[in-house]
Amino acid sequence: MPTQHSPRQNCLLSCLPAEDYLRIEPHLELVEMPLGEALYESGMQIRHVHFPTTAIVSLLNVMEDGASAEIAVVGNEGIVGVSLFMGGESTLSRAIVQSAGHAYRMRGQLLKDEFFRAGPMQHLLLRYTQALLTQMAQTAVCNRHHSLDQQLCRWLLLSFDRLPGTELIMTQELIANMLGVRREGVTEAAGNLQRAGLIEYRRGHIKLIDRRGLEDRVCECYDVVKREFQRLLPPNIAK
Amino acid sequence: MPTQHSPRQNCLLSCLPAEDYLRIEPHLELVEMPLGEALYESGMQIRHVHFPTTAIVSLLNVMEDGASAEIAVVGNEGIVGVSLFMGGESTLSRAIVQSAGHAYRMRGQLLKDEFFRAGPMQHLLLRYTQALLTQMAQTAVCNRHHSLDQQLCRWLLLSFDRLPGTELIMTQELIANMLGVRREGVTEAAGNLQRAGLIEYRRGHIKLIDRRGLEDRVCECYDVVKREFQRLLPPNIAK
DNA sequence: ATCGTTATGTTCGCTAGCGAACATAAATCG
DNA sequence: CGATTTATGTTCGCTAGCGAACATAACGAT
Repeated sequence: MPTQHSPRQNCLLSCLPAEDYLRIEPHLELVEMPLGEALYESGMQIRHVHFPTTAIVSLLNVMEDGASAEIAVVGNEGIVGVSLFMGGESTLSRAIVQSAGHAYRMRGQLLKDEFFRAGPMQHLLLRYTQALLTQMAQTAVCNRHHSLDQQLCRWLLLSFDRLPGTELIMTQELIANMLGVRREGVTEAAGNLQRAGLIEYRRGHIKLIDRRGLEDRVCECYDVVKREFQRLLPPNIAK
Repeated sequence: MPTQHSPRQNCLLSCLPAEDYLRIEPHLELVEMPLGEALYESGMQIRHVHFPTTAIVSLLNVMEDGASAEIAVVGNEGIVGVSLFMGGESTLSRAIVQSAGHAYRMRGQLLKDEFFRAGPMQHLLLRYTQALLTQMAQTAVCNRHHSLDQQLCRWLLLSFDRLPGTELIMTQELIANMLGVRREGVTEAAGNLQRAGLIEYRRGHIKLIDRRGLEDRVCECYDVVKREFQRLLPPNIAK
């Protein structure tokens, strides 16, 4: 796409006062994020952080036997690589591009320098990290108590919130990986939503038809997280 | 107990260089933490942070219908109230005393001041927060994929790691709340462990008999989190 | 010692989701 | 265009954990 790209499409970056933004802008590099690319693997040292603009990234925890579960989603409201400034330099989770698009990346060291200036960027990043914490906590409870149908609704809404359009490119197999369930389970749950006229899909393309319908069906977890993002982050299109 | 108390029993505090420690020491107030006390409820503004010494605190997410699940445990290796310096002033989770004991508390504002001095305390707190993130993420995956038996082992080991002795005062009902499962399920799982000679209990008292046995039975999640704590935090008895 | 309370043990039928095996259909590639 | 790959649909039996109802036993207060 020859569309106009700008770092300001990312909420965190767009929240920065001009002075701070201009200082880091020269160090932002536009990168393409193809579906399925791993920004980092478990335990790997993180060299860059990424500010998604149109891409969506999924944070997954993977276990020894290959079983996995998504613990959070990051779109243009956030940043991938918080463990860099938190001090760990690496995480045990895996960051996978869940929806192709673009992001701006920045060298880890530069972000750290910026963070330790203790200016607006630090405050933003800390607040964002807390929002991420909330998202993870709520995901954990949702995993425990809610039905696959509800979780799928939550997942779809989270994704569509972070997408420009109404079409998501994603196979059921991948969704199953993210949710940590069987592919067949997703087929069934998605079938339910399709029959109810809420979504429509063909082989790897999911189209949002009736957002209200999804919102009626989803568990409280979706709203809880959304409200907390709005509370913690400046009222851009946050999340 | 007329035992000698000292803030240095808390790992984070004991990691501080003398200079930083002495500055905050006068503001630390020893408090007793009775079983079941709520340090804060969902959404409440946090006035104090707590550095547990002998107490253990459980962070729970509670849902509208009352269902809940533990997302992390904090003992003398950590601090309760990270959202204070993260910028949110409140969390959606609930902090409950899971094992009675003591903690030192400090006024929120003072901790924030200390945090924003950008000294050793800030680094420690950030690294601890990342460890907490890891714990939450792993808990989420564990919830999804592991059996109740394994989760109970994990929970017991996490608790005993944070206790001075080998006896834990805790009913099965409470454990069920934490794990987000039925009480009957815990009865059964605990029965298995008892029959295998790993623990022993009578009405609200669980005694650790065979730690190795538990370690053999627990899922990987326990070790994963433990190692990450050791990596991130100075090698005190960390977790 | 006795009573009431509260923790634990046990049972029964039920359901969501699992694991495996397979059928079909849609895209892709030569 | 047909052939291969890959995504989706469907079935079957199975198991862990649920929800409810109840029995028993340990403790604590009087």
